[in-house]
Amino acid sequence: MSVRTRFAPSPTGFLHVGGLRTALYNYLFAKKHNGQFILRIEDTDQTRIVPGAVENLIETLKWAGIEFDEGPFKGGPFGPYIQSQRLELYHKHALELVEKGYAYYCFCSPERLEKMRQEQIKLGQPPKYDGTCRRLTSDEVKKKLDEGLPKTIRMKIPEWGELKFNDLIRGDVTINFKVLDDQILLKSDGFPTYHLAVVVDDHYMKISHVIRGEEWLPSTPKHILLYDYFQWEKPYFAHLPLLLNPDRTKLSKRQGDVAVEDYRAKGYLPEAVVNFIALLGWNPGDEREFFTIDELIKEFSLERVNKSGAVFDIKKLNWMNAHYIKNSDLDRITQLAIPFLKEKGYDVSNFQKVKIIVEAVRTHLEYLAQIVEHVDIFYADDIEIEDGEAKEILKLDTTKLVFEKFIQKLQNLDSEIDREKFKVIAKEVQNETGIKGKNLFMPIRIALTGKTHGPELPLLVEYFGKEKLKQRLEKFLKT
RNA sequence: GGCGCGUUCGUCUAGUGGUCUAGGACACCGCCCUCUCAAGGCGGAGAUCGCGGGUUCGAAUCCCGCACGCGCUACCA
Repeated sequence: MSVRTRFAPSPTGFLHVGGLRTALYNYLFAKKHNGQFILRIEDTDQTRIVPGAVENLIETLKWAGIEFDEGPFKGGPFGPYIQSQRLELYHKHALELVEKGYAYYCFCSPERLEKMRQEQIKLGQPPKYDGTCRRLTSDEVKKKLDEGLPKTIRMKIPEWGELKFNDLIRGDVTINFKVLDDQILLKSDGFPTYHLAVVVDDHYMKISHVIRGEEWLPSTPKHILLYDYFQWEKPYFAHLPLLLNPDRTKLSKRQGDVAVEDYRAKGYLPEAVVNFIALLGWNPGDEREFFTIDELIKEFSLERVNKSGAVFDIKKLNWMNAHYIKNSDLDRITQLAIPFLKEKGYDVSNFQKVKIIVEAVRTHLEYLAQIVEHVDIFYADDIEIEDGEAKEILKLDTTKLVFEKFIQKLQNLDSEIDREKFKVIAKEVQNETGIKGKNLFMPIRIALTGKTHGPELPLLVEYFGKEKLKQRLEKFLKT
């Protein structure tokens, strides 16, 4: 059997990190088994649709490196991949169930249903449809149909017995029919509910493995029943544990960012987000932690997915993102950092110069947006000497000597200075003056930045260049 | 309320009856490196494996009960 998985979000907003993980696991599993990964849009709730959400979803998946084989705009053999464009299919199948006696028309108004539910809750009973329309005679149904009353189609749940199914992650799960409601399959607006649409689509799109969030576990028996009613072959099911807030409730806004694009906007790298999220609920079985998406494909297996929810720990994401910022190609990181500098009004016209800045400060960054907190020393026209140690060091006799020697060396230098030349000069000054270590370097640092700490000195010197360095040293020699 | 699922350091996790006096990672602390701050290297602290009963020579690992958490219980997905 060929493996086909799908990610089936509702276009109700932005891609949630939990959704990204679901998409990722589906993608990894499909690719691991040389199968296809399908994107399907579940827009059956017309009241919740957000314009532009589909494009946004696709763009964000692309950013994360998750490419789908079939889906909206891209097409494929089993399209369309947007549920609102498949209404006829759902109608046909809902009607088929009615004809076979597995479903029935329901004419109950939402108001009556809501009132009934409230009363049941008040009485401490489980809220459940009372079966009024299930007991309608065919004549009564025909009459109401002819009257053109608003109607839905509900599936019949057996009145007794239980359903056992196997979940690839959780093992055997048993649910008693008694607790299942006669689920509405087709709403009065003609749209299907999730339960009908998901089964019909997964069947026709030949989905082999349904990998989705744990919140769907309790309704899986309804889906299985539907497969049986249609006499369709069932897919395998795998229900993923939830992603949680630090307080262990279901991951939500308000306790931090949950939209993938928020992370993207802050300068988190896609490979870091993917790597981090892959490890939330799955592990390779050994102690490796860094994986490219191709390595994840190679290593992934549903057997190694955990059963319990995982807290989304931003600190660990930060650490992982910092790792990728430090170790990725410098040109690329510079390119990605430029928009953040630009936004703050910093001059980024000289790529080589910006690159030195990024190289100098990248070890301090958890995410790229933080870069602006570290670059003022590179752009300041006038430097101000910090109070305390910095001023003390400038008063030292050795400092004067170091400055004089350095200026002399710089004057003799017939080319621009770079980090290597700086090291050579520093060594020469050390040999000629006997001044070394802190007394040698700290004065230069202070003259250049006004501060006692900051990025590596050779990089600072290379950034500022010979003339600027000379100027600043001379300035402090005079005072 | 009912049903389902879950429960190993603060967090992510390893662990499938004896090698567990429970391993790794983040965060935290210390040391080293170093002109500084980071990064990096090394080390430390941190979990009586939710609780209570069993089974067994032996249980984090198997069974039962309880507690707690979460999810579902919509003409939302």
